[in-house]
Amino acid sequence: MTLTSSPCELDNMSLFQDLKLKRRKVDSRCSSDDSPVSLGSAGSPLGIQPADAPSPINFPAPGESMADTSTLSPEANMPSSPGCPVVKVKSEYLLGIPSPGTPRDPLRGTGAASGLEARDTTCPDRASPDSTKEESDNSVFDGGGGGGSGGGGRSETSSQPSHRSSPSSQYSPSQSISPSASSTHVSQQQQTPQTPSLRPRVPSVPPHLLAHHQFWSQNNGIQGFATQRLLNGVISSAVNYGQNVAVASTSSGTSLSSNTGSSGNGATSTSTGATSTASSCETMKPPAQRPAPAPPRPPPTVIMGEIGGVRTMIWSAPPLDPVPPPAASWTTTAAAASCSSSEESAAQLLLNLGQESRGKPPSVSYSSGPPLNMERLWAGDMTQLPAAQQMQALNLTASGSGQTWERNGGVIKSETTSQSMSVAPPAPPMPPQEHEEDETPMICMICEDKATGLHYGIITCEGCKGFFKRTVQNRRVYTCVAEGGCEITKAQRNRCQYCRFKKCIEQGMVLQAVREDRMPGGRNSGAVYNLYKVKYKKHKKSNKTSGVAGGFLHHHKISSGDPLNSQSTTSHSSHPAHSGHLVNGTILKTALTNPSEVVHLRQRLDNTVSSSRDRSFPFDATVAMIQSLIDCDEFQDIATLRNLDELLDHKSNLSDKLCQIGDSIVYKLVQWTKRLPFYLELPVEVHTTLLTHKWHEILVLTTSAYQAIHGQHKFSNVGSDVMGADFMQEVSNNMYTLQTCLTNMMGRPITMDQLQQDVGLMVEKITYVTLMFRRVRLRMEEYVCLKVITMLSQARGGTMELEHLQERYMSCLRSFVEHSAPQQPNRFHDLLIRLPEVQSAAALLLESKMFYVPFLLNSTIQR
DNA sequence: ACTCAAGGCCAT
DNA sequence: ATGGCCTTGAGT
Repeated sequence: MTLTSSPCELDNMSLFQDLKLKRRKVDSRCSSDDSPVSLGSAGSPLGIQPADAPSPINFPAPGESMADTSTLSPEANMPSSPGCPVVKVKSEYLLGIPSPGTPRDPLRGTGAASGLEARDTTCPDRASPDSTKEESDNSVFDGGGGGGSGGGGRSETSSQPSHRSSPSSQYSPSQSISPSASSTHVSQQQQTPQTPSLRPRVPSVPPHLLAHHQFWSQNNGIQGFATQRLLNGVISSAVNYGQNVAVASTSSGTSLSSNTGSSGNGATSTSTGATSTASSCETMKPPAQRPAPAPPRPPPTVIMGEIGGVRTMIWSAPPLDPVPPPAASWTTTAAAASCSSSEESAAQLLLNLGQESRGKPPSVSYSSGPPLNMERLWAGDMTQLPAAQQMQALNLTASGSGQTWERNGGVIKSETTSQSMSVAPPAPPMPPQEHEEDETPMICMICEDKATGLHYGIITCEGCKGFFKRTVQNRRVYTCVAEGGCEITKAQRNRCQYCRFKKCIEQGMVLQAVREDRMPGGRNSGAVYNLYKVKYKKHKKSNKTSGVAGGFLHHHKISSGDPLNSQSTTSHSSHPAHSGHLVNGTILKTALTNPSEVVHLRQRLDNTVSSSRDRSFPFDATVAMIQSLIDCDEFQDIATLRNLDELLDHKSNLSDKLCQIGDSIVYKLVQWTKRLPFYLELPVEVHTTLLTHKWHEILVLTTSAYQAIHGQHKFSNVGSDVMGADFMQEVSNNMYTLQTCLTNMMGRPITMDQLQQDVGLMVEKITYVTLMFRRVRLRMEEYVCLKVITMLSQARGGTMELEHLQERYMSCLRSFVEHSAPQQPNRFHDLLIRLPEVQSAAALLLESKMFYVPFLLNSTIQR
């Protein structure tokens, strides 16, 4: 299974005037993506892997005729959406289904021989901040198919069992249930002659399950390529465009409940209805324009003030009549976190939600954005400014201090003054590229005249520079005789001062860069430059080019270096007003879809002026947030299998059934993601990345928590030793349950020994996590918080947005725990320290690739 | 010494 | 009022 992701930001550039530069940029990006970095696991339903990477799956040998959907190129699947992440999934592999051609060496699939030797799969610090992205990705998602070797320093290159030195070694598989040394396992490995024709690394399809599945895999081959298409559709369409999952899945010729429509060779079909997402990418239409309000007013007075540590001019005006904030702040620049948008604009925004191709900047031209009230602007209403300036003006921490991305890994580590694009003004038009720097003049971002450099934060011509300076210095108030949508070009720039200045603001010119003391020369302070989207700094050293375009280039090169960071950074650039208009949009949508969350969102806005980092979390907001998480969780549905009886019917095709489970897992995860209260606050690429990296942990957390909360407490008493007799009994019980289920599913008996070798370790570990949760009496409220916290944990590539989100739910969990269990002062901590165990179990689940196991166990709870 | 982004000057 | 050119001066 592969997931190939193309940066959605490609499309971001389409809105800007310099098409030539845009194309150049796109080409550059595309070429860089020709060899995508392996980010995923062949065994992960959402794993990412180069399309041309050696198949980590030990499925058909070359020449064998297994229909492999890896032949479905992203382009084939996503012809109309080059910027949309494309997912290629082998769901049968995800479920640990063997295939024809799989060597039947019964000892092959286990442990190190499963191609997992190059990682410490259970390393609990896998997601630690210190671990590098590549290391993490390879170690977690590389199914052993050839990528990932020679990874980080932790990599094991021998064929030692992967769990030999891992924390999970205490659960090492053995012939008996009781944890014992893995020496037997190792010795078997060593004694077993390897099949000569085998690839050096083989997948970890458990050997005995291979044998068990032999009958049907021989007879039926691998089916479920409709599943493949479905997964493509679900993820690329559902995750990205959020709206048409059901449509996508049904149009793909499959349904979630049945794969019967799929033929064994269905993979040859590349026409997936689910992938036709282009229609979903249609851009939003802005609401009708309102004339710029320009009531006659007394002249404002000037206050010499300090904003963000920068002495600057603040204009104060006589009290204004309540002026409605800009209509639905859907544009990237009208980032006002205003909650009082009119119902009309709210409705418009709601209509646009879902239609919006998230990841792209709104296709609103500069000339058709919301009105700009210049009087309010001079009165200090910074909400009309791009988010970055607002944040800085409000002295918030999210301003581009350079910390954001510097902390996200090494990609931007040298950019000490890098502006966080997450709060940056609208994405600029593409600067000239490096190789054509000399012959390509810079173009003014306002009027497209020849630019002379970076002025007040963006690349402009002398005319627009002077215009902006005079306007700010003289606090001019313009009006537009039309509807505020005048086109600003070199020829027409003087026809409408209002629209010209509005475009200056929208493009990110920084008011604070106009000096109140009119001191010529020198440099502005760092605080002012932090407001720039272009770095003020030593970019000339790193590029042969000098000058501002080099700065632009450098910045964009930053985002293209690391796929993850690329997604994060540039996708943020396409969502420059995260903290503003998305909050706005989130509130508007939540008001109708998830009212309980509105309390929290309103609170967020109310907290805007003061730093919210260390703010105590009001309990009512906590309850509301948690309830919204519970509402979107659909615990039982996501943790169990609906049609267990059908699955246990051995008369139906096993591979079909397992593919159904795979479909269901992915589908439910995607749907859960889309229901999350903060779904709209993050670019879709970020959601995809999060899910890609965290799905297995989410699965373990979900299924274990379900067992802990709803399972029969036959053998485990709260407070008992989790590793004691109760644990062993619970493991034994689960193994027996699993044996029964698999026997029924396959229609032939499975010995406990075989099962033990296949899934013993994983079952033990998952049972351990379950008992752990049961022991602490995990509550639903805590579970949903832990789930989100888990999802938002990114070892690397995380953004400040993610960090803040996670902090939000950390605070939420802490608040809840403090109120609900005041007698347990350490409960919050006790809950969080369970997460490494979840990770450890998830790693084993990933290794086994038999993701249906915990679901089977959960589903039997009800029986 | 050089860069470059501020403000200033002044012809238009 | 505009905008091309000049001056300035902190940062490199």
